[in-house]
Amino acid sequence: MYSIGELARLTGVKVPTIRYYEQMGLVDAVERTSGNQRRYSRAELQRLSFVRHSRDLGFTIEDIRELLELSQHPEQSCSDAHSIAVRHLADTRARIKKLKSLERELRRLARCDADSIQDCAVIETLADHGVCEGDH
Amino acid sequence: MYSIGELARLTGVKVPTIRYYEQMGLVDAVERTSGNQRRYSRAELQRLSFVRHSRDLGFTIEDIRELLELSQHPEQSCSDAHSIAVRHLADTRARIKKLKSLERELRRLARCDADSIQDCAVIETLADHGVCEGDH
DNA sequence: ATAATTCCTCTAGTTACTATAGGTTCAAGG
DNA sequence: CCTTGAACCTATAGTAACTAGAGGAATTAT
Repeated sequence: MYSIGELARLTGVKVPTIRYYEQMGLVDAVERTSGNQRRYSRAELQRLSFVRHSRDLGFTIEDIRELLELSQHPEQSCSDAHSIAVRHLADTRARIKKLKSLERELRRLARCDADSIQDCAVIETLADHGVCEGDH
Repeated sequence: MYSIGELARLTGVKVPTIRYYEQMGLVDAVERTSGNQRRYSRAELQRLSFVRHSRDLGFTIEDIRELLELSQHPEQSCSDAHSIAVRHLADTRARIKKLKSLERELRRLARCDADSIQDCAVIETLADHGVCEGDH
């Protein structure tokens, strides 16, 4: 049995965030001690790890709710989980593309060595969309 | 002179967002018609483009406020603008790294062709951090 | 037993918008 | 000139995913 603080340490999810996840229905409202403190089992630890991991991968809370739902009905086809992942993959590729073009541009900006704002590439580039290399 | 709607069309920033930016001090509270409607000049169009462009690149509103401040004091050194860009570059590289490892993993997940949840790689991978390839 | 730490709930704040309600003004056509 | 429909106005509230703070109770360590 873990206290909420231990669970937080073990999963890397902050204490208030665990309580928030409980509100959102991502972790169960577990049993309490006589003094009203939450006590978590190993199962809850795993569930929270699942949630944390999913959040790290950029799934929304709504996505995770679906995924948890699915994982609790093992008889169903996995095509729903599959489609959530595919949808997410497209997103992710778009984000990578955008960020790469951003990185190119920032690298250029960060090379700025002008003495005054007049000649600063950062300001210039931001002001003039035509100067951009990428397609953001 | 542009109405707020024209400005929105020209910059790709939605009307309510322009009003929001005005509240946030990113665009000026411009003159109004006798009927209290905003009328923008070409200068405001450029300023809003700067803002939009900066947001696209992922700068926060606070960052942009600083950048605008800097761009209005051309006598200062550009080192502040520079450091904002550099800070942002580090962020961006970290995000790219994370997303790439995410993409690898999602690609793997999306290949899932199991018939039931039991064998679904999506659920499995999310549940078990040890299975991951990346370092998220 | 007492002190330090951790826990509890509840409310409000954060970022960057987006949506809605209820009302006014503008521009075009008759 | 007048009407009508689109675009405008303000103000409030909602969104996601937390984070912070107040004020107080329980647990743990000495």
